[in-house]
Amino acid sequence: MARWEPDARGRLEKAAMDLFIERGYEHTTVGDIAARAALTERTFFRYFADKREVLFSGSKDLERTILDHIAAAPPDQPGLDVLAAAYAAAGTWLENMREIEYVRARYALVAKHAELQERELIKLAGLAAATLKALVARGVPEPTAGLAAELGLAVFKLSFERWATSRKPRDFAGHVRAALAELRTLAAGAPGPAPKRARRA
Amino acid sequence: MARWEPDARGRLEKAAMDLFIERGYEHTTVGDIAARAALTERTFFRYFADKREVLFSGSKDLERTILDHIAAAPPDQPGLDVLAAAYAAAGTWLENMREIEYVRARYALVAKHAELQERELIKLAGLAAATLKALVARGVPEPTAGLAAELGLAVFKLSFERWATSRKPRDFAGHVRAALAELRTLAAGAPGPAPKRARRA
DNA sequence: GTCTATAGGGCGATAGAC
DNA sequence: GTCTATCGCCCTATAGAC
Repeated sequence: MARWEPDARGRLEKAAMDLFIERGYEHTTVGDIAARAALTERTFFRYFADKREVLFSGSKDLERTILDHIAAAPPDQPGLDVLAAAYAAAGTWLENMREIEYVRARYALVAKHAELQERELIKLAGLAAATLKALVARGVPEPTAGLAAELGLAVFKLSFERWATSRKPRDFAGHVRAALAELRTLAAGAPGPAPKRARRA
Repeated sequence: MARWEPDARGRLEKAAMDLFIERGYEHTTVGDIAARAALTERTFFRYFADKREVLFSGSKDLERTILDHIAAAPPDQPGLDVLAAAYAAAGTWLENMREIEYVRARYALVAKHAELQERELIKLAGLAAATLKALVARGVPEPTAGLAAELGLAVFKLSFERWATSRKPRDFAGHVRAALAELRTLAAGAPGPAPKRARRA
């Protein structure tokens, strides 16, 4: 018999989500979380740098999925298409998660708390930075790669938002394709205001 | 003679920057800042919601500048061009600041501390949200406006970074134009890897 | 203005597993 | 013995409540 129950990290994550849903993020203390996981506050901070971080362990896997797909893409595929394919794969990963309801609940939580949005945004910025490096590794020249990574981020954010807020989250890849198509239209010198045409070129 | 020295807010901001530079962000307490400004800790929190916020009062003005220019743009100008012009105006505002060195020091500070980057990112996200609304007010249809705002954000971020890290920050507008041109090239089905051509279409 | 809860860090003690 | 995960108790600064 083990001295400790296994998977302290997982228990902390589950306890945290449950409590955040039950009483709200700001009315849950780290001590509460630790207690429900039958651990101490100090142990919580051995696993997570701060209270927010307990909600973001999934972002590592998501990033890995995306980066692996970028690295494995056909060498002559255009940059934005590589990213779109990688995001589609990430979408499959999301849709295959055991508890899709967890994803929705987490999305709602983050949407409601500015401090959690901040954390989400810096994770996404980290993803963009890693994407930049992956593109450079493929031979995309530096200045272009930086912009491509940012454009990819815009497509991903928009796709994720539309996917997560639709009544039944599905077809992430479809959202990615649509966003990319819109991007191309816009960049091609799209109309300013109404369905009116832009003048000259 | 006034009962209090004037411009408590400005004094707090100056004291904060000075101390952050002198001893670093994390080795400066809110109490330190307040003391140097000859105020109390409590007063600091009346002006700033938290310690980070003392570095971000400029972002309000920047946002105003950009939004005003979007609203004043010619009604038939394409969306991305409207944004580029607005960013160029914001660049002028930046370059006209009395202490350009302040901008650089602040940039370095934010770059070094993740918690400050988080705040910066959420301010930029707020700018994107406001940009979206401004575009909708011009008659740009909803789904397009959301993407346009995100693309604009990518252009702005990249331009600001290049501008702030160049040896002498100048010609913000030039960086904006360059970034937008790269965006159009990329979106037009730019090459994936090397200077090789993309195949078909 | 004062008072207090909570976040979060430092360091050492403990008690298995090996 | 070493290594590692957990706990205990100390502390300070933030930030919000009263």
